[in-house]
Amino acid sequence: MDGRTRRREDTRQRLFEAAVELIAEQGFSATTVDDIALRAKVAKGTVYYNFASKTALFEELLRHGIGLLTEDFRAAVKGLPPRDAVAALIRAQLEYIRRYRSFAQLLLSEMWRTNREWQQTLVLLREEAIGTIAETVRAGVDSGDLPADLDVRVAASALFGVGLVVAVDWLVFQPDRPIEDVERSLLGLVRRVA
Amino acid sequence: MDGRTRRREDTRQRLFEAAVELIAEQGFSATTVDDIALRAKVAKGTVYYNFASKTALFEELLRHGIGLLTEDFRAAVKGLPPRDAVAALIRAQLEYIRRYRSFAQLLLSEMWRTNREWQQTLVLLREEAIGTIAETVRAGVDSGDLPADLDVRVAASALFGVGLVVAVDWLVFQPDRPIEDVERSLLGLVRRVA
Amino acid sequence: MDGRTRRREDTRQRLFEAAVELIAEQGFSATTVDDIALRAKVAKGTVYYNFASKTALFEELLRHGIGLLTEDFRAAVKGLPPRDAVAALIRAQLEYIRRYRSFAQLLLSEMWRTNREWQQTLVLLREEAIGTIAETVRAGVDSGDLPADLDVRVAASALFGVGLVVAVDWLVFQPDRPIEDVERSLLGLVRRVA
Amino acid sequence: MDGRTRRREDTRQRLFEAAVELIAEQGFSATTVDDIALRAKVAKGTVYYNFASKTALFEELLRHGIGLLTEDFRAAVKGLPPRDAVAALIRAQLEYIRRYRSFAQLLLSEMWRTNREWQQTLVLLREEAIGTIAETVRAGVDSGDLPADLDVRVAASALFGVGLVVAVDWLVFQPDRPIEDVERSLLGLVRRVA
DNA sequence: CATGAATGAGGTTTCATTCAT
DNA sequence: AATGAATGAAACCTCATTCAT
Repeated sequence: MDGRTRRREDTRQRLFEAAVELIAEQGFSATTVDDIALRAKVAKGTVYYNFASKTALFEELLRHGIGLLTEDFRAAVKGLPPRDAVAALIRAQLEYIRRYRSFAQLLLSEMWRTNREWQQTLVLLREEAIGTIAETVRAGVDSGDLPADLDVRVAASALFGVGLVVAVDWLVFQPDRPIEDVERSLLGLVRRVA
Repeated sequence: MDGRTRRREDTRQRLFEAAVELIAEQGFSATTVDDIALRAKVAKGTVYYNFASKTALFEELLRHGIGLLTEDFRAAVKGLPPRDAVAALIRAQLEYIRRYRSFAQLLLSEMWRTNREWQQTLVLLREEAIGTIAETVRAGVDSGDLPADLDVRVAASALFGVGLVVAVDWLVFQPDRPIEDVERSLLGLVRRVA
Repeated sequence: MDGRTRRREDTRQRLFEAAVELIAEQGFSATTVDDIALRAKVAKGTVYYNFASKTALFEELLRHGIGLLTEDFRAAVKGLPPRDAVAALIRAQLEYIRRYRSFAQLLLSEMWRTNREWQQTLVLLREEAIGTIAETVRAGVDSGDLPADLDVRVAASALFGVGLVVAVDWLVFQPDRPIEDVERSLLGLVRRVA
Repeated sequence: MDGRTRRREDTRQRLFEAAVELIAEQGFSATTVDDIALRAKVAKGTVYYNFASKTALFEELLRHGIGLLTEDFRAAVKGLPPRDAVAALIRAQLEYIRRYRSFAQLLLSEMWRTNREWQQTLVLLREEAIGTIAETVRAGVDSGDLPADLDVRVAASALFGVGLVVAVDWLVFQPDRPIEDVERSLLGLVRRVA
């Protein structure tokens, strides 16, 4: 990676961070390219030098963010027996949300909308993340650790949604509460599944 | 109520309905006043004759919608013993979300944002709705029906959030699944509380 | 004049007064029909019941106001010898401006504009008022009381303009100064003519 | 000043010129941003790229225009004895009004309004311009060239107002009359002061 | 690789006018 | 004789995008 490429990567990273924070706070439409450039401390033209459009920036952002989450999920369950694996997923999700708080907030706001440009992208990415959870749940059902009548996909999306909303609620409205607390509540909540 | 007042009320109602659907689908900023007027079948000027601004329309919408929800909560728990009361709240929330699907979707998208104009309004309204749940939970703790170490406000906001996300997920991604199913899942999920 | 007619006249008078004040303060374009109705304490529709349009209301206003001024001018000079007549005109103008302060302010703001709808009306009305002054000045020149080389129309419009600007400046910026003072200054100023 | 800055300055200057002419003819409210952009031969967005709002453009215009006038006043009286100084001020004002006819017309229309957004700005700027005249008049009183009982501020604002109204009346209604003529009339009018 | 002035389509808002009551 | 809800043209303003530097 030469000097130019490094500089460029750095600029792109700064733009991602600026965009994710602003969109989490205000939403995609309410966030302007001017805002993003200002917070990233670059000129407006630089945004367009690095991304084809505001929407493209956002889509790359989504892909990037959910990619990281999926990786974390994969890493968390590797080699664990089913029951432990579900608990590990919850811990991983919480860790992730704490680390990328803005991205989580943004997901919570965008994930259940309909009729948006990037809807299709989002559904696909959702499948990817929830799919990882579903695999783990299915393994649990197959091994008899989880009830045989459990609807795997339903359970997986419920797990994902509940984790997201409880964790974001925690970060937004009760940021002083220790994460272990939240983890305990969540594990308690999903006992039937986990 | 004379003819004029009735006509005006009717117009406002139509505007509420149009706005709630569009904002649920696309978000506040992406929804234009033109869209709203078109769907409500009134002229654009009529929106401004009835509401001071797009934001004011939205704030009144929030107040109206959450007001209804709070009323439903109050009616649902009236006279019930604690354990039944929590289950009744969940049923009421589901009923409400099914009936006002768009409003619920909109709440899910806006409730955990920060830095929006109506943020303050929303926090207050949230307090109102969650406060109603909290009263019921507290009664359960006091009567010994619920664990003594339960953090009442935390439990209340978790209940609210979980119900919202599970129900909206159901309506958006698995609309064919019967509501009883969803209710059973939810009651299962929150067994520790309910 | 029956009851209905009286009521109607009263409404029109109230609308004139409201309009003149608002237009003096803010100008014609910046004054809305809503403003006028509000200050006159009638409904908006009533403005249109009494006047064909906002512009028509304003034109009638101009005609009415300048008509009164011209009458005052005529009455003031009646039977006076030239030198006294000019002084009487100045006094009459000051009296008028004090009495109809808003109308004077409005005239000062509109009289030297170009390119407005009512421009033609205004030029005509201006001719009428300045014409009265001109007659008096001409009589003074003819009788030898005023210099023979005086350009009558120029002197007349200068007299009118100077009176207007000095008197309005007085009312707006030094309302506590007694009118006799202003009159003395004005007579001093225009000594060469008067 | 680099190329970009120059281009921007040029655009701002063109906008000032377009705005001043249109507002002089029609008034602030009746002049649209579209008109201004059209006359300045830029896109509408460019107006907003260079000025925060239509009002802000107008306020900067006022500041700019009255700044120039005040400079001219200062330059005109420099080093002159009191009597000559007052005559020089009148000449300077006439020169200025002839050169910036539209701005003068605009001032005449706006200066004696009340209740407009930029009222406060205008009062301050008026103070600045009239203050310069007042200094000269005071010097004349102190040196005994002007009557000891003259109210300095009153005389200064009368001088300013009279000059403005006579000169604008000249430009609007008798543009063919030579300026020397007007200057002579004005000096005649204000003989008591000058 | 980056910049920032300029653009114009499209958004929000205002307001003179109409009309059913 | 008066009202006020509704209208839509036209105003102000925003903002994603382009492009010359």
